[in-house]
Amino acid sequence: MTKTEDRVGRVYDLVRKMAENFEFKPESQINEVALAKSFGTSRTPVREALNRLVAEGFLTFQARRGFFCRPLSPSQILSLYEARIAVETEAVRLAIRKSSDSQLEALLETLRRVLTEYDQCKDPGRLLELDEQFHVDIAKGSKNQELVRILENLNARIRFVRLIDLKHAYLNGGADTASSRIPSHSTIMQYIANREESAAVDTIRKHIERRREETTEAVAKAFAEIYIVDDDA
Amino acid sequence: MTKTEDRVGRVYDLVRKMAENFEFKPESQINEVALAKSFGTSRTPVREALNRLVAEGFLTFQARRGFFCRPLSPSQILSLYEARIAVETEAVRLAIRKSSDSQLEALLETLRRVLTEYDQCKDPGRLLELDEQFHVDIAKGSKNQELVRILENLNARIRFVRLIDLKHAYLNGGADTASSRIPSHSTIMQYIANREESAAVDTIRKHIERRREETTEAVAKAFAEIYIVDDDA
DNA sequence: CTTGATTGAATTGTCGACAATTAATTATAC
DNA sequence: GTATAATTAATTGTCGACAATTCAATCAAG
Repeated sequence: MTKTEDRVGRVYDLVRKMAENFEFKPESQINEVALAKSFGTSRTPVREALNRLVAEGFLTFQARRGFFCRPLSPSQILSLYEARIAVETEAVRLAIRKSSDSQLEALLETLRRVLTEYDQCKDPGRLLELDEQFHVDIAKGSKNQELVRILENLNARIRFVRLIDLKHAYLNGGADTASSRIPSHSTIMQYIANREESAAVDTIRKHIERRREETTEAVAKAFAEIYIVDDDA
Repeated sequence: MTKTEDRVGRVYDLVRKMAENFEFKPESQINEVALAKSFGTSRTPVREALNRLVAEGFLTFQARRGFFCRPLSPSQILSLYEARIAVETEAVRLAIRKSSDSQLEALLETLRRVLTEYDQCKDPGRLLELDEQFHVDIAKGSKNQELVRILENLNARIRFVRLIDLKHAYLNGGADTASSRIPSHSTIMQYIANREESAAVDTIRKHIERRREETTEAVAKAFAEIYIVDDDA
């Protein structure tokens, strides 16, 4: 009966996705028994998964009170964007510095492929995935697993807000499509190809900063989305 | 009997300290029952703590195999140093940019106090604490909790190697004391005071890079320390 | 002597139970 | 009617137990 399979892993994936998408409302308490029941497991694997997610910044924990969803605030999201800048600027620098010519060409080829699909993509969800992949691929070029790890965590925690933002942009302006919104992807690639470190760094910085500036508005939209069904507020 | 107190917290602190100090040998498996017994608890709180530590990068986990101590390798430590550079250079930039004059002065006063004790400190352990505090205080100046959080995690994971390194430096060269080893602390402060962003960034980068260069040797020393008692290798 | 199978011991994964605590509800006083 | 106290319900924290699996040791065959 107890099949000693990896329930924690399954539960972790599910809860993480829920936390990413704010299916738990910001600051709200998470009910362990309800979660466990919904997964058809006991509380033990659920709690283990929740502990991991606390350490990853998706949830918070108060002793004897329980687990809570992370808050959603512009300043919090802003911090994540700033951290992305920290990680990605250094990552691109290292990628340029550490890569051989052939490695750099391989990286650029990977980026080109991502960008090809990106440019003709209309689905906001897929668009976001591709954008993340572009940036993570560059980070992998740094040959620094730690930077990649941090970046992936930051991405997951920003994801929800970015997706809402992208959906709105997609609905409002048809002209405001992928390639027009982010012309700097190819610019970044150009600088990488020429090994122009500081230019690449600056471009990435500005690239992310541009997104950061929409944050406050995007967070407001995100709140609207989260509380869309409730009308008794 | 079950006093519903925060055992996980206690256990977490203890296990984390053990993991920091490589009291578990690199790559070795961690025995849950033995740990639990040594703490006088059941396995439940132990496993919850272990899960947190996996997410924080102190341990690894393989399904149906268990928890393992993180590996100790020069390249791993190097990655952590590089990540520190990423975080700290951006942090100091933000600190300068975001702080009012009075906030900047308050930060400098804090740094001065840390440096005062630092300069006359002879204990390697305390010395390391103070150095970390210096850097974390600057990071706090960025008003970005995320950067601080990341930095503190990186620090904890580098700590063991740095401490070994410091102890050796302390034993070998008396002339090679604190202030002579790191003249750039005050330089960094000077640039912060003058709001010279790029100069401050460069100095911090070089400051950390210098440490990074000792890494390979320091890791070798760390290994020697870890396996010092065992003679059956 | 090495290789491979078989058995036995040690370890992990999950569960259900229960005490302790916190939160919610009702009752009571003013 | 509001505020405070007492009671009840819901939730968390930890435990011991047990099945499933992995690991170690023993033994057999080549």
